Amino acid sequence: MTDTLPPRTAELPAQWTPGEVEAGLYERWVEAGYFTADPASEKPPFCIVIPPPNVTGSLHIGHAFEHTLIDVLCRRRRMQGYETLWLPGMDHASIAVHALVERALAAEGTSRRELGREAFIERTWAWKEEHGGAILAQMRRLGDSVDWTRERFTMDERSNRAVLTIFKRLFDDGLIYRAERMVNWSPEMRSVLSDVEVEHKEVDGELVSMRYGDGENAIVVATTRVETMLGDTAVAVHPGDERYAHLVGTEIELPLVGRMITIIADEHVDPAFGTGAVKVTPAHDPNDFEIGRRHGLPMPTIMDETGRIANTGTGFDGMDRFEARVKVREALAAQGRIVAEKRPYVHSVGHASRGRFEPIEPRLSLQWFVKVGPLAKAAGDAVRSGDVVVHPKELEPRWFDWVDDMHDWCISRQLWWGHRIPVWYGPDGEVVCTGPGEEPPAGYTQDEDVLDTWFSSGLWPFSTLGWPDATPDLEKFYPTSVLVTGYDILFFWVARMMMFGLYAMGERPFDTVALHGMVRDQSGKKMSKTVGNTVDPNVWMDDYGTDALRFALARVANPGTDGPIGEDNVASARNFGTKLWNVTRFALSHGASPALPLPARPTDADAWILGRLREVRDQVDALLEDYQFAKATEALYHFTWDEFCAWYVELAKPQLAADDATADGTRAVLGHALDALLRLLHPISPFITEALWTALTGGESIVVAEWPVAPGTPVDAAAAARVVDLQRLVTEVRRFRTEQRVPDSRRVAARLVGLDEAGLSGHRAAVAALVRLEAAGAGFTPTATLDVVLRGGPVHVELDTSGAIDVAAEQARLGRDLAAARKELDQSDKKLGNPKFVDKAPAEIVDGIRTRRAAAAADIERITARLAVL
RNA sequence: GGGCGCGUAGCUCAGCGGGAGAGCACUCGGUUUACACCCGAGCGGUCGCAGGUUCGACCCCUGCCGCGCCCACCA
Repeated sequence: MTDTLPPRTAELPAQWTPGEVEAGLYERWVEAGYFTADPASEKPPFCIVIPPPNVTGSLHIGHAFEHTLIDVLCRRRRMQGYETLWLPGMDHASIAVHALVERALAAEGTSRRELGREAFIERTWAWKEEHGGAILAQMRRLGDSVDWTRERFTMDERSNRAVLTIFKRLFDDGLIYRAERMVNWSPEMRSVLSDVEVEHKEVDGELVSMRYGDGENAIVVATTRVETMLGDTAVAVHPGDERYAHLVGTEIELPLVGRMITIIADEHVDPAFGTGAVKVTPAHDPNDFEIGRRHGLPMPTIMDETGRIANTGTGFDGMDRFEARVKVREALAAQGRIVAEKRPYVHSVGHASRGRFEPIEPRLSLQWFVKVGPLAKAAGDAVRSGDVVVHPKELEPRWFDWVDDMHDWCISRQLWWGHRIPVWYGPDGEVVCTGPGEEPPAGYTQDEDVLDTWFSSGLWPFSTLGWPDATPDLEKFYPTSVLVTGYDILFFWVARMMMFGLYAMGERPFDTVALHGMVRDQSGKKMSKTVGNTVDPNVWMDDYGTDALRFALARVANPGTDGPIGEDNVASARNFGTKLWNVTRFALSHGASPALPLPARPTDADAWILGRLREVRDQVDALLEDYQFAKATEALYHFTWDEFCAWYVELAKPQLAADDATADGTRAVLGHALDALLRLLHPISPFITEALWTALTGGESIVVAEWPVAPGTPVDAAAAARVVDLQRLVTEVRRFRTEQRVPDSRRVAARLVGLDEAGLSGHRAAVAALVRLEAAGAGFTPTATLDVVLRGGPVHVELDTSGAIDVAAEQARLGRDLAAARKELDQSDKKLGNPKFVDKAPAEIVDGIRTRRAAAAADIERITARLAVL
């Protein structure tokens, strides 16, 4: 029959070499235009905006993880007939980039100040070219099905126009304002940071209690930041605190400085904490600032932008804040004013999360803010109304928690590179905001600060599509379909996009927010550079291939949950790829093809595997629709390995050796099943499936193949049940052989009694092949027997093991079986003996227990008899 | 202090009302014509603890113990 088969289009090498399979494939896909999205297409749109990775060196494992998930979604949708678009982008203006460039400069013995603005910007662009290019190359290597014709950067011209447009609108609507506020200051970056860029960490500090004033007016206050006492303008006590009632309104002298400060009463003070009295430094502590505002206190700033003490008129001026902390304490001690010191004192301190993790300094400063109230409310309502779905749902409270109580967003940064704030100041204090294309009046000077990088990133879902122009892309792809990102970025980025999307477009930026967890190391620990447990995905791609890396990552991706991954996972995924490769080689070498018609009268094995394939397809389909990557991947792994390879292929071997009709049917089933399986696996492991699928089908590319749909034929439950019985029988005989130490290679003469009655008449050859039995010839004398109870009935197996059997091993085996059967009988009896159970439990459950009881009883009888013979 | 979640086989994790599962690790056997990156068989768990609901609980409820993450202005 071989001559009627379609020609094979490719010879598969005997060995799967990921590097060779991947070589040039991605470029071919791009060239074929598979990834290019056409806004004029009639197909339904599916659009994903991708988080802009910082240009911080390389695409780390977290990016590889996220990109894999996004690409799985995109590739599946493309196969389903959607016009898909996923936009790549880069973020070049963040604090992190500045910090890195700054660090590189420091290594060269220079600094941003020495270099000057122009040279610094040039230097940063060079950084972008180098590292941005590297990251994009890695995205290609990962197989990201990106539309490269729309490659986007946050700093390109279109992005600039979008930023100017929205800034102007917000400004004109009164949603952007400039004010002197308490901000998070990074002395290292010499810039303000937004609240979310500050990470609070417990540190071992000190709590110093010191005495202000003398004699009857003395009052003791405690602080973890002694140096700030230089900027104190009051001491506060609780209004109801009788201990201090007589002091409220009086003045005492501030030690070291000599200034007179007032004792005030404020509700904020907790009378139960410490002495119940608090020093107030309005310009260097958020709470103190509020107290200062309530009481109209002076607010002297006593630190410069680099964190050095300044303008106190004391000898501490010029000292670094940490040095001053020690020196001020010593000076106070010399005056006998230190009452108590607690060290270490564990308390929470804010650190710059995107820079060098320096402690941030609360500082009073003039900055630009977005009035977030109406924007944040809309962002919350969008999720409340179900307009935008947060997945998994458990993370919704976090969203509301944040959005419903959001502080105004500080958007100005004292960096040199980024989108410049489009506000100009006139000679007489005029303030003008310019929109795109607008020129400021002559003689005006522009604000020096640049915008927070999340300001432009927040426009991503529509700026990348051409906004503010009404482009076809925008028309077709907005709102985007799903945002895939880590839960850690919810507040940074997702919140900004929601606010801006709803404000600028009047419509949600995406239908679904699918949140994934973080990749952890193989023992479940958080990856961190300082711990040194980070992994480079490139190394794993080198060693195991991209398909293996993607498969391993998808396999641990449970929604909103962190997944541990180690080299073992990737090796296991590589092994899976090898398995897939080899089984396809087997199929091809036996003439399997999906072009062959499925048999009109399939064998039990054929019907079973096609039925299982259909169930697995439905399952995988539903799981991916629900962003359950790990479960979908796991289902495919087990179906492929434990069912298709381990059972179907083994059953197919005797079928291929049978009559022509059976053999051809088997070739068709092998071909159809493998074809569908490869297509189901393609979104997860694109390269290997492409190589195997084109070899199997001769098709153009699996990238544009159809996602498998459920066939109309019903699942043959009876055939499936017979296969399950067959598996049981085979496993039992194998177990017996192993325990009797019959070498796997030796064929054993055997007689199977009851096979026909059990409904397995057609499977005699299959059983013989799978357990290496041969037909009992003349003079057959069984030396061992074995009973296996199947759903279809009992089967008695007689074997000639050519020698005495190992009675001890057989007794041990039967003993274990007997114990299991007795336990089963006991449990069943207990249940059935309970009238309430029989009464209240559903009939099918009770019937099930009855059947199990009967089976157990029969087992006990059989095993006991067998043991007696032994 | 508030929110979310987790404690299941040596390790990492699925399962979440009716017969305890997977991967890796481990033990034993294997040159069967796709595959040793493999095949076959096996060992291994009072499902954190204590109550409750139920005919029935790893699964639902309550409390406790241990752990993680996020948020919050504790000097």
